[in-house]
Amino acid sequence: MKRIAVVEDDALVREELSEILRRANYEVYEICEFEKAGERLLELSPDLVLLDLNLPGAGGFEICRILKQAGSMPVFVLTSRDQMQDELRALKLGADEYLTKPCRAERLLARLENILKRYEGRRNLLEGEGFLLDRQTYTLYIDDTSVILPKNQGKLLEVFLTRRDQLITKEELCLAVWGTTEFIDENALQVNLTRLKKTMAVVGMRQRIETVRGEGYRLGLQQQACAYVSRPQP
Amino acid sequence: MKRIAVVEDDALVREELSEILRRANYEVYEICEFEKAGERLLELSPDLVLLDLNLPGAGGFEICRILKQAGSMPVFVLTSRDQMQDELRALKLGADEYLTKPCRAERLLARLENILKRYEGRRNLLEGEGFLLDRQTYTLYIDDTSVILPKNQGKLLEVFLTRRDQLITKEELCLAVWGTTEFIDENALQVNLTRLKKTMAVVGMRQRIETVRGEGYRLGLQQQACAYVSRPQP
DNA sequence: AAAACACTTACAGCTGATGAAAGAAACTGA
DNA sequence: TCAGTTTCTTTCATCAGCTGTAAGTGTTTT
Repeated sequence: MKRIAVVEDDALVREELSEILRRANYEVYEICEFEKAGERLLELSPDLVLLDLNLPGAGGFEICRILKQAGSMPVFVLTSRDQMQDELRALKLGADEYLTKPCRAERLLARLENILKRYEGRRNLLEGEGFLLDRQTYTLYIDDTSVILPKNQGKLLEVFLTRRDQLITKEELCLAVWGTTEFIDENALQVNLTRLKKTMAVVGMRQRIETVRGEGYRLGLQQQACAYVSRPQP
Repeated sequence: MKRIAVVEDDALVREELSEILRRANYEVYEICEFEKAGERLLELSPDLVLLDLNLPGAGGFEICRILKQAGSMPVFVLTSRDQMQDELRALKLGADEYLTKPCRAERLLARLENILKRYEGRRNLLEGEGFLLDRQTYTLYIDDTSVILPKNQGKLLEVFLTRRDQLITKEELCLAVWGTTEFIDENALQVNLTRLKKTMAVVGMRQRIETVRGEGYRLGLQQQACAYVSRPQP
């Protein structure tokens, strides 16, 4: 049974929505602490979030942003704000649907089901810039092609993706790949990093693994090559 | 550059849509033979289909059905029919979006982009009942888990999925797996079929491979076990 | 019961992932 | 510039898992 979280401040509307969803055989979670909604939702990890925009506190946009940045949980915006601006903003933030209240139950349910269907098998997909990575099989999707990464390369890429733009130490990488900090074989890690780099280049990823000498590694976007950089003379 | 096919009989509207899309940097294909639209679209295989419902001939619903049955090409319905019935029907058929004309260009483009984003990496995904199969890597998605099938098992399952409910001869299966009808090693095929069956059972697929003695094989849904079936006495 | 067909299991060969080792390259500070 | 340190590359043997072969078991048909 699919689990749906409802984020809506009007108690009456919330109740009505929950009722509709329950009748349609969904497991419903009502979120009322709007300040911490983002965290709570990430922790709860429902199959879909039904989100109002006019909320006390941070507001629906912020929640949407948080959810969409973190992963690929579908967000269904249902609001009374019918400004085109709001719709565009929500969609740009990655919302999967935007409907205005009042809304017939049939339409709501049909669109909801649609989105859930679209997300089938996506729960374990990590989003990168321009690609997707399956956390279980380490299948990498990029530009309409897919490649299976060897397990070690997959684990490394996974770490880099879940802690984007952060510096990651060798110890942490070893821990992620071999599950232990005890015997850190720097060389084995090194070889696997080299292999991952090569794979990334071959499949055409724009990201590169940057080395921070003495500290660790970081995943960053490839700088555009510049023809006017001065070079040391030979 | 993403390729979009526009299926719309009103030449004026068609031109306008095309213009909007071209400005947004899409490659646009206009489809005018509405009778053969289904085939044409499958052959063209654009990244998205923008579909009107009021078409001469078979009509938009039929085209939608054909596209959605064949694979996972996103279908964006844009129509002047604003009956709730139509919307529900289109969505049930698997349409990814349903908007009514007239529609502001910004909204159209925002929703369109949204869908394209959702379909990233999905182009090679074959839909089965309750699971998905990646044609390139033979990664199988089922119930929020994913498994990589060995190449031969993947090829076999692929054949069964692309010719659903049809009987498939051993020759055809051999052709699909080894690319030749010359040396049909019945035994090798047999072994691989056994392995696929086992995998399917292990991951919990509801489909089973049925044997048609002397003819070939067919993929069918597992019958629900019935407690009241009479059994031969021991 | 015999023949034809379908299925299962065990095993050996092969491919591709992995880590060890050795050495090259790059960076650092004097 | 140079020595010391760190990072990177390449090669190679090992190992796991996929594959086809072979032999034997089960099932259906006549």
